[in-house]
Amino acid sequence: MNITMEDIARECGVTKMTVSRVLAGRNGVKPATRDKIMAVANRLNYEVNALARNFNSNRSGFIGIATPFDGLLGSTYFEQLFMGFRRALKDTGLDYALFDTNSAPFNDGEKLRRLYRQKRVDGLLIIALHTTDRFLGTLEELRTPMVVVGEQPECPTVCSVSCNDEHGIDLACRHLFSLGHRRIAFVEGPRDFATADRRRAAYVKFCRDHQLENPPIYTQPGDFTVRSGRDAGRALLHAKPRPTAVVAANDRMAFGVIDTARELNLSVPNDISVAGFDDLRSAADRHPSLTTVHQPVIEMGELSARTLLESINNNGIPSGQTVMEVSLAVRESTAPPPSESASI
Amino acid sequence: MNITMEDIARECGVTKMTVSRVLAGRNGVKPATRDKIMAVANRLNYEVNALARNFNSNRSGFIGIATPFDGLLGSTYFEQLFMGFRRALKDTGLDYALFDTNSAPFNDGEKLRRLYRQKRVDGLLIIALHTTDRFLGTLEELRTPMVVVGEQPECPTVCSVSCNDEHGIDLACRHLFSLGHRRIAFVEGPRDFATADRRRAAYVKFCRDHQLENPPIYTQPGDFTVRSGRDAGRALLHAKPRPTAVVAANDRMAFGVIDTARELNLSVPNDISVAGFDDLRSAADRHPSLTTVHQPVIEMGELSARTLLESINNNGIPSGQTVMEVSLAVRESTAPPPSESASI
DNA sequence: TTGTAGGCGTTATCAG
DNA sequence: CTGATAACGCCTACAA
Repeated sequence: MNITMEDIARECGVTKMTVSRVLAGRNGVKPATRDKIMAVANRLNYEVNALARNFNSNRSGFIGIATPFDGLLGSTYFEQLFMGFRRALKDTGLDYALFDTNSAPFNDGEKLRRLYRQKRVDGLLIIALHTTDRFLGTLEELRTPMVVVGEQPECPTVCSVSCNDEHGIDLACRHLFSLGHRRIAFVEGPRDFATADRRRAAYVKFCRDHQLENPPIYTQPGDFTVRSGRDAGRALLHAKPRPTAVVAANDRMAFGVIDTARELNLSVPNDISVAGFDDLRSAADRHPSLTTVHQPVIEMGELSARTLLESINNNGIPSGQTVMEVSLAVRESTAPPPSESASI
Repeated sequence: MNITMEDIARECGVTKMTVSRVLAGRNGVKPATRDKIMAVANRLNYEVNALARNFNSNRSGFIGIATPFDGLLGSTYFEQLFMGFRRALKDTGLDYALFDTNSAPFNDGEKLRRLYRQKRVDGLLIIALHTTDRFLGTLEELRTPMVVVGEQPECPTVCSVSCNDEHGIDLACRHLFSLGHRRIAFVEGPRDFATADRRRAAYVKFCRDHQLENPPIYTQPGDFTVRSGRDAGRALLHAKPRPTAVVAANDRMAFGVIDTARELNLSVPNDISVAGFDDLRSAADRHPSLTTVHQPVIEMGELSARTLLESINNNGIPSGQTVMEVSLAVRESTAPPPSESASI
């Protein structure tokens, strides 16, 4: 039913070995033989059997991408990481296999270990943002070609590419401080994201270093959604004294804060400045455009995939933890505080 | 280096055949033998070689998901479709392989044909929204287990699951009409999306059926981005007479129109009503929340994956074109037109 | 209950 | 330049 090299060989009066040589693009075959084989292969509509080829080469030809499906799959962050992966992996013939780190078998590290040991994938890119992902603790023992993206595992032997969250928040706070803001509030990310933890810690540190004695209400909980940003915004804009600036741990929550300000007829940035983190596409598109911390997400994706690829090609295990630098995109949503606020 | 069944067999003093039986979970093996084999397998940390198993079973264990990476990956639409896929495919042991329909080999249909013929995937879910995707024309000839999602190919033998765009726009227009609106404008989607074409056609038909003689400026081009919605909004809100309602071919453009209204200090919905299409998560979260057409995206995903799965299990080719119904989520962004407008 | 034989489609090795 | 042979790891079919 399926055309094999054997079929072509019979038709051409050679052995399948010669056919293999031709179809694998090696030289050392007489041009006439090669042409004949190619012609027959085309005529019979031959396609290699990837299963047989993989079995033989002991490679699956798939790069596994492990990520929490709920929440990340539809995010700009994921799309951009993937863009980076593609840059690194195009022309390699490798395809992408997707795995959900939220599914049960992942949390005890089983699935991850098996994916590679069963030869289901040739390497793994792990998009891990939760500190609570138990499987991160199990990565160390697996001698598996893999790179953790977006998070820096505690074990230094696990290869990772992440970005400097602390510095990003620091940049945003400094920017507001230098504009004259002293009452700077913060909207936190969810408790179980390491990234969110670091952003909050950086805000706390900034306040301490600059002797900003903010009331506790200036730190509002959030969960990275627009809705939680709106809730936080409502609390902050009714606080006395009202903060003159808000830093949100991500852009979506910053959007929520801006929405709330609008509802209360407060102008952003004239009455209150708002800064975010992530630099989503919509951050530049909105009105007012959002001052926000830009992560080099595409570059992170590219670097991690390239690192993985090299280690696969060398039959080795990647190593090294890279922390990429972030930058501040200053836009319309931040300005000096309203003058009367200085007197409050 | 890698533990095989042979290793376990030697250790247990049986043949690899018996080991195979045990590890494949079949019965007909003496409990004592089974226990011993299991014990040794665990001790040696055995994992099946998926490549060998796949080669033997002639199945890759992957479901291919073909989609344009740029634009769809990272969209709520994609995330929700995937949620549906998972519902249908969980507990099947099948994994997901991702392929970019925007990459060169796709456009002549080559890649798609090969993916299956090379046994790289066991079936294909094709997320196709562009009419210009040339490969859609080639689907017919491939006797391949695949389902097209989100689009209805012209060839009726190609299995597909899509939704009723026309009815959605009709619902939105009727809703506005029944509120008293007569000057209803429209923001189009990109020219090469079949979905966008159908939505525009439905608007045109509605206007004709209800004798709404709108000036050409009431139909504004767009490309499904917030930015294009803003541009369209600017044109519409300066039009004389100004429309009292705007239907956008998707939510993101509706958001853009609302942004523009805000800039011009027009109230939504008091001065102008706005409706969208897609029911993104943020449609319900924003202020004002957006009246929009809800597509059952998760259900579309689930149905398409279930259909594919069945045909794979039966070694058959799926067939049938399903068009799912949409509904209108009425929210805050639509209201009766301002009273003075009736007199203009 | 267990073993033997053979095949799946490709590629590596070595001989001619 | 081409062929013969074997190997990859698992599974099916049949035999004992």
